[in-house]
Amino acid sequence: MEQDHGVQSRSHSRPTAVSIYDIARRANVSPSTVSRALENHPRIGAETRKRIQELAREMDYVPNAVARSLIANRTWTIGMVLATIADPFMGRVVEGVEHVAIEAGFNVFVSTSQNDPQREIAVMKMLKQRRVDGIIVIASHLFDQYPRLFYRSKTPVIVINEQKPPSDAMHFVSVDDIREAYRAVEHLLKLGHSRIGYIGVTNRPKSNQHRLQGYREALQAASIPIDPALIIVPEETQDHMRIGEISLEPLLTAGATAVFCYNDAVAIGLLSACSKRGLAVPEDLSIIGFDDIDIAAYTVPPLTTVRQPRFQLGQRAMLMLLAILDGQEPENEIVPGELVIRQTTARPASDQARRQAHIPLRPVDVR
Amino acid sequence: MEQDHGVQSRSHSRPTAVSIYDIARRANVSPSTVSRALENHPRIGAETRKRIQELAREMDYVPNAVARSLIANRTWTIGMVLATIADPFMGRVVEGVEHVAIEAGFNVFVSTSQNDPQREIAVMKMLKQRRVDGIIVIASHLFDQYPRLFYRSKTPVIVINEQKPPSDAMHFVSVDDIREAYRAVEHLLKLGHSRIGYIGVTNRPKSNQHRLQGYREALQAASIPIDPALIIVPEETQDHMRIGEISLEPLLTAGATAVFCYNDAVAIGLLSACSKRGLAVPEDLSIIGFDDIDIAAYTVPPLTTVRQPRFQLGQRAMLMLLAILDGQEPENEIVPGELVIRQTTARPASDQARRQAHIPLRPVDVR
DNA sequence: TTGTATGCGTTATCAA
DNA sequence: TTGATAACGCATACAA
Repeated sequence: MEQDHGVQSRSHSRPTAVSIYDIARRANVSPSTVSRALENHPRIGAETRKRIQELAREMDYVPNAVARSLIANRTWTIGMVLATIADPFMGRVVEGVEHVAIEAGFNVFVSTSQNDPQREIAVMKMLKQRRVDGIIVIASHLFDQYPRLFYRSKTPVIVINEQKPPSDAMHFVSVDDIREAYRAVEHLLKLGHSRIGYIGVTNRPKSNQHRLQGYREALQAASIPIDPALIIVPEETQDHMRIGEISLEPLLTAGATAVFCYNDAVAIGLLSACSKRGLAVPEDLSIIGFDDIDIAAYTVPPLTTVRQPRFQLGQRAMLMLLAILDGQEPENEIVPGELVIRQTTARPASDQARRQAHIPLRPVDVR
Repeated sequence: MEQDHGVQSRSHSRPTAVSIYDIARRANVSPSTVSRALENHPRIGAETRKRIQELAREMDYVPNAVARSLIANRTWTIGMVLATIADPFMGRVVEGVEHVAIEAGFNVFVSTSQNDPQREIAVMKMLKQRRVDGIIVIASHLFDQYPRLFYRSKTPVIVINEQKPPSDAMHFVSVDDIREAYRAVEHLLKLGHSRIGYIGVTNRPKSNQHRLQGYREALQAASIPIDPALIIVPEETQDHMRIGEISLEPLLTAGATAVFCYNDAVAIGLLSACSKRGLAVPEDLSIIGFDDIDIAAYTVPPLTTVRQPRFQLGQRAMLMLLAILDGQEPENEIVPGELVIRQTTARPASDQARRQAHIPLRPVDVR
């Protein structure tokens, strides 16, 4: 039977690759023999196996994963859905996923929603059509609707950095935003700050809520009242660095001596604004970020922040997915963050003056 | 015919989704009728079409792209191969590719080589098995071997930021590294610098060579001899920011008053080192980067750099690929960069002193 | 040990 | 307008 298929899509038909039929014809054996020879099936003659394997190499045979997927009802493919990938936090998470995936013979579709729900729906639809074996989601906007979207397909979904998935059928691996935020603010409290600001973002509603909550709980534990003037969540832009930049003035007006930023990008914007205004960090203002992106160690001055194990988050998510595909029922995971103290945080100036005058610090109760 | 397939892979078999057979049975029509109804084929009754489309929605039918790919000999899938994706430059390029891809109904496999040739080979092999319709490559290490690897498969390959692909069969879209580097150094020359350093990297050999060449040409055009002591390419680390950091001392020793950095990451590392050493930028040292990553506008001080249109590079690459798949023969593209002058470059200190003393500047011929 | 037949889900061709 | 059939490339149950 010649390969002269009549299929001719409207554009040019792509060249057909070598198949086991081609090899079978050249070797004067049946296709099934070739199939067995190539995958080291036990029921095959040692000589024929060797002969066919060499022939396959000569003919530059590459097995067709599409055909295999059709039979196996699996694609060895997963989809990642993210808001953006230009974010340095995301990139590293993707690498973690991809690293484990390749080892296991999986490839990863990476798709961004660009914060556009319509686009995310389109992406999800495509992934379903492609029959991906699983999906990993970060920072989704219509994530609450996933149970409905996946009600029938039963495609496993792993969510990164969401602590309350909308359905038991969804698994997660996450940093505990509330707890880590608490620790960040606690660090500022221990340094003696009491006028502590928070800069948040609107395009990551869930984690922003959690980090804000951690901020609140830490202040409450220290018996410091929450001052709404110290909580800035600008709505006019999505750009995190810009958000940090424009938040400086209102924070100064509110009398902040330290600021907990939603993430490092916000902190970098704030740092930049301080420099332009002639404010010294940490002398005039202490700043703490979140994520510990690579650049955080190289800002001026180097940024104090809460490290998220980004690569590991991706790794764990993919491992969890593999476990599910293997029929196991993995536990959800909370991976610990780490406070990385660099040089953007210090005792407040008033406090430093007091110390130099040998006035004892009023103890702050941080529980 | 029941869906009771005997296929049972060693792990649990995944649930089988609704097929056109299932719909056909429920609608008492043939599968081909269903197929036609769902894709709005002309030869179909208006009522049956509507009836079947509604039924399909009810039954939550999702067309199987795997089966389609098998028959069409196309996958509507492309592969991207990059050294890393955590690099903020890469992330934006990927977004550009992915943006165009989704619009055209394509999905994108993103794979990283992590600078490991073995891994890159494994990745390429997987992409070939999956029958991707095309491949986009950035910063590959075994890229010179692509013609051999793709000799038979004829899979189109688009290369980003390589100006001399090893084969006519490969297309490229690129920034002109030599020219843009020339302009960066020219900017420093015009400011009056003559002791200009270069900091390069080893894990991007090609573009590093080109940017270095642009540096050399600019100096030569200004009749300034090349001083090897001013060219630093550290080999002990792959980390670009760290490279910038450790290059400061040798450059000062060599008497540099300005530095052209391989990219913004290197510049950020250098900026950090200057700050730690108490050097003022740009007063004591002028610094210029390459890429214009998002953070460049928020460094302290904001970084002068050469912008690469990152998103556009990705867009153009994917559009070029679509053109090829459509049977066209697109031209290779050189996209222009843009000098973005911020605040890390200024006249050299000695020159500033001279100006304050009203001593006229010796004109520098930068052609 | 090897060959034959069948099915995976879809589309295209040809017949009714 | 609709139905039957073949084909895409591979893997497997069964027959030889």
